[in-house]
Amino acid sequence: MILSNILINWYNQNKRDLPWREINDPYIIWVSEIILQQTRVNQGINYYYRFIEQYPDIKSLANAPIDDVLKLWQGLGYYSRARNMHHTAKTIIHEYNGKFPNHYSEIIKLKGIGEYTAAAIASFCFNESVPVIDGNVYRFLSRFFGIKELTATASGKQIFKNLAEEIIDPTMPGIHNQAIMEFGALICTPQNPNCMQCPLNKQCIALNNDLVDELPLKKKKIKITKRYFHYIHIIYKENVFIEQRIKNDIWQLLYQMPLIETKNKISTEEVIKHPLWTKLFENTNAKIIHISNNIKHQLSHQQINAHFYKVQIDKINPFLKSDFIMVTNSEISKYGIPRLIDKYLNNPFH
DNA sequence: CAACCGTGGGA
DNA sequence: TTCCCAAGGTT
Repeated sequence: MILSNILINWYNQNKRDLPWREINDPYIIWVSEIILQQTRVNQGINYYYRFIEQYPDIKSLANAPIDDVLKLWQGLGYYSRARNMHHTAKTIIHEYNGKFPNHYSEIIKLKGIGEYTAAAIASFCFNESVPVIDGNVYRFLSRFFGIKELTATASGKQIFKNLAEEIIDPTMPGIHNQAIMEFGALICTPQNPNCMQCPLNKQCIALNNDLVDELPLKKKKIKITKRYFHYIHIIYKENVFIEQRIKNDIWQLLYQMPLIETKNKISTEEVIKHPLWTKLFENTNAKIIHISNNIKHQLSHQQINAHFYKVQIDKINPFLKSDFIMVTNSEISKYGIPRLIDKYLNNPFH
């Protein structure tokens, strides 16, 4: 039997029952694909339900304030996905007459949609014969065909793309693409792949040459930089003070409490001598109520070491008033905040 | 094109 | 604890 038929047969018998299956509305597929980028199904599925409920179509998303979209995305990570979706929803309304483009060559022009997502939408929704090549496909192809090439380099990518184009079934590209990805997710997994149950184990080059654990070839891990955050949790009656992160940095457009960041670890005394601390608390009769332990927050490429300084004040000064947003303790739940701060606010023990 | 951009779960 | 990494895209 042809490779694609084996994968599709396996898929028809073993696929997970997921809410975006059997749907060919490009908006729905788009939302699900963006949510699932670098994200496991279990982690993203509730975000998917909430997103579709709050924004059931392109127009509702395009008309929403970006702050609301980011609030919905809070905790899911990679927030550029939400910013780009919002941007692209507006693009589709204004430049595509509200209609999702229906060819790969047009879909890929949209912000936040790269080769993988464009191929997924084009093949799932419009049955265009373009191969999806995601982490699952790289893994399966490299093992099954014994490809010892890096997936990150241009030459390596081309090799995998050629293979993916060779094995796709042009009469049913959508099913083929979903089948090969599901196969990688359930059988040809990164660790401890289920080779015993694999319908292709006789022909798998990696398995027959004891290379399953070596493939796919992966590049060296990136260096993790350490950052030291000192958040100032200012209590004024029933209010706290927040600001939006506008710099080109992590958590862009999310909200946070006033922050003193240092390159190296510093003591409480040094924090209190910091110019920002002085400006924040001038003429406020400030009292430090509590200083949290160090809270480590691991990102993909950074390690945040955070302390939270809870400070009560009796008066507001002009700097606080002009540079920060005063919100009540209940209003803060309307703002999208990083997981780190969310955990702090919801954990009385820190 | 290498670096950047989150989070949580499992080994 | 530490490491890996999951349906990637942008710059």
